[in-house]
Amino acid sequence: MEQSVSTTKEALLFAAGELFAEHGVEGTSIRAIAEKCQANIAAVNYHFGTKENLYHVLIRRVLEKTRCRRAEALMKRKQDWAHDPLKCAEALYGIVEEHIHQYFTGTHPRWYGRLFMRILLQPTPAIGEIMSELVMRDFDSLKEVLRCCRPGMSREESELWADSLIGQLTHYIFAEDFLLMVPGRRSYDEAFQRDILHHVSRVLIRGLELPMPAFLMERKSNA
Amino acid sequence: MEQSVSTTKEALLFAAGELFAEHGVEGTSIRAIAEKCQANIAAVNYHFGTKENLYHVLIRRVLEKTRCRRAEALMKRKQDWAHDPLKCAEALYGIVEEHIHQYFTGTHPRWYGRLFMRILLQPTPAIGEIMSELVMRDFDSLKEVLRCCRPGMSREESELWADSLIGQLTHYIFAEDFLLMVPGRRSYDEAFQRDILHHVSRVLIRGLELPMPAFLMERKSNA
DNA sequence: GCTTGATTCAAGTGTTTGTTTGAATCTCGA
DNA sequence: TCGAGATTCAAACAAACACTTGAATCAAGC
Repeated sequence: MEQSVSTTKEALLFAAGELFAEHGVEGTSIRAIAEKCQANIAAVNYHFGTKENLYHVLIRRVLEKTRCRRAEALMKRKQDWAHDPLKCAEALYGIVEEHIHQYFTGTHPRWYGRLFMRILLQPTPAIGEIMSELVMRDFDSLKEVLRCCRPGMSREESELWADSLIGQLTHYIFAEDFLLMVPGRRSYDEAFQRDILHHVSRVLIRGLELPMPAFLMERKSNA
Repeated sequence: MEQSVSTTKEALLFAAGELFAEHGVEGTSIRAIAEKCQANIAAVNYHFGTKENLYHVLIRRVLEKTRCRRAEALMKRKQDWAHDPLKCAEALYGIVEEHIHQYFTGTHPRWYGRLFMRILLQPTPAIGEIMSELVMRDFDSLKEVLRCCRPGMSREESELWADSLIGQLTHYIFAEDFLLMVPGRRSYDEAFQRDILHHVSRVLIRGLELPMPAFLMERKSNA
């Protein structure tokens, strides 16, 4: 965390991240950013030139820090698990676990996920280049892992499976504010995060017709 | 379509919808809205009072027009299918089909889905009331249908399954711009929409351990 | 203690924002 | 043909916007 370079610069990035995630780039003024971290209004232009450039610096950092490398790591020791359906299922569980870890269980500030959703919703061409460099590689690795889980799977099928995994998880991030205003919905506590992890893993494992690991077996008469 | 009341009013709503969906409310000026439909700038304030009110009128209309009533309809003739696992599977397929129909295959303008995603991402308290009135009822019906598919399912489990269904589908809407800039991704044509429909249905049916309807059986050696 | 470069600050730039205003125009029944 | 209500229009409003400026302040090496 090389913060010693300039503490205001880091403070601006953090404050901007929180505000961009909550209200969007257009909905956030540089005055609001500066006030949030008790900096001068001119500090934004001094450190980043323009508001847009601040945004680009910010999302590059967020995308670098939130890469999901589990799938890539798995592909490097493919021979250890790819032949064994049960280990494939466990590999899937590990990937889902890592994604949930990134955005829910405190590895990163809570607003990282929401900012990531905003980038997905409205990726400018400039952002597109950063994405292709960082995010798409992780996505390709994920598709490779999924192809190992079901030999003979086509490229198009693996994309559908990757979409299923990502879609089920991102849903909780980008619709969080809506879901939490539904009466009776569970809060995003540890128990809920664990239930999401188990549920999504089971959906994928059963969908890919893999054997269910023992620790994911459902206990009967739980209600 | 009582458009004869005021054609400019309708034109403003449509133009605003397209722009809000693309650039967000904060990222859209009333000048841009007026220019898009060749209306005067003051027309927005004449017909809607404020920009925020225009937004509220718009989202109320969008949410009213895009309700997914299939689940509610299914629950009204529950005795016709709920006892038969195969018919449960077909009911699920019908619900997924309706959702895809709403946002992909031309029932509504293309920007409806994207605007819906923006509402989910950032629901103001005022919007929350509209949501609870319209959207949450559909969501409750969906959960009821899912509970029928697996007798003994708890309320919490049915919520997880509903999230899985919604999450997999909304993913294609809110991440559309990103997904389409991934090299080699399929465009959102009819073939892709059908593949999404079949894939998501299969994932849910296998996940809920229901029998697979004949028309969803996968043909081997398709690659 | 002085110099130099980096950083902060208050005040200002011009532009764009949402909104208002009052006159002009349109619509249509009497 | 007239008049009244609905709608449109160009012009203007203050406030907020991103960004700039030049002086003040700071930290550190000599």
